[in-house]
Amino acid sequence: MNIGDAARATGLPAKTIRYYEDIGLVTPARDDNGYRRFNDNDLHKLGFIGRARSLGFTIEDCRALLALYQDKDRASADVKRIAQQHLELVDAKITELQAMRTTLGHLIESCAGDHRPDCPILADLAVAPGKEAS
Amino acid sequence: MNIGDAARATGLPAKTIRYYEDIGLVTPARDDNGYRRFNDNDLHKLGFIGRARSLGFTIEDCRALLALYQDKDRASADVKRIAQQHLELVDAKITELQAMRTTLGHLIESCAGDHRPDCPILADLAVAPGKEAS
DNA sequence: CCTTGACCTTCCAGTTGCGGGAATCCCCAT
DNA sequence: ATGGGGATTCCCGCAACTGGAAGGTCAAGG
Repeated sequence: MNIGDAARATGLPAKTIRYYEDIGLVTPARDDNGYRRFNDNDLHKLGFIGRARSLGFTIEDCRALLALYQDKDRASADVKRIAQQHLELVDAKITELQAMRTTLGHLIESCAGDHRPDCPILADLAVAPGKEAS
Repeated sequence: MNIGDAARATGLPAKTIRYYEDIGLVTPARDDNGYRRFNDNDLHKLGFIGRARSLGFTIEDCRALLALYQDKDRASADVKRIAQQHLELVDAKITELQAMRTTLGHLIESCAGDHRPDCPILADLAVAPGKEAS
């Protein structure tokens, strides 16, 4: 199975798969012509990585998770810890974005959005002493 | 006022201020010795940028907002449009992160997190046909 | 006068996770 | 032979900085 087929099978772009090989996440065999040859195990790993990435795990998290996945003597606590740390990061990000969202929402509401130059959004950015929600 | 003072006054790292000059967001004067000299207007701009950045606006958004801020004939609608587009991006990001959060939360809940190797998190990443929440 | 230390300068490299594109090679069909 | 659709490597670019090296400047203290 060549890289194009692997890409179609996993839903990952071929470029991404090459990158994953570069950084040592997968190690497909090579045909005599130099083409990468992907077996079921490679595909499985790529799928694993793709799903972990879609949950927002970093590449290094993926590397650790894959190692644990392949370690039959792992402790599930090790996996859980990685996931929990990641969850905390996600939560922090959500909180930060929601704060932005709130402020942005207030500013947008307060702006007429017409042809006149008066704009509370700019006024707030110009000074912003913390009184955006009156 | 040298860059260190400007950094303390605005809360931005000196490196960041130099970067903003590099990309043309601010253009402080120079002393004879080559040191940057920041006046009130420069500080004002830096504060403006800092606040816009803290609301998640991109550098290019900041550039546009700054230009509108300095254009006395602007229409507030132009500002509002930028803010609204940004708000939509923020909302999309929040939605995406919340989806991750939900899945992660289910996975973590279902994992014992002890010394044994059985781990639903890894099992899900290994196959994940869309049945993470039973 | 010299040194020390805190500034400041420029430039270069690295971060994250790829994507774009060039130049070249390979394979199969006509 | 030639065309088209693969595949390969390599290098640059993105966003928005951050870190570090190598060196210039300045004021204070001995």
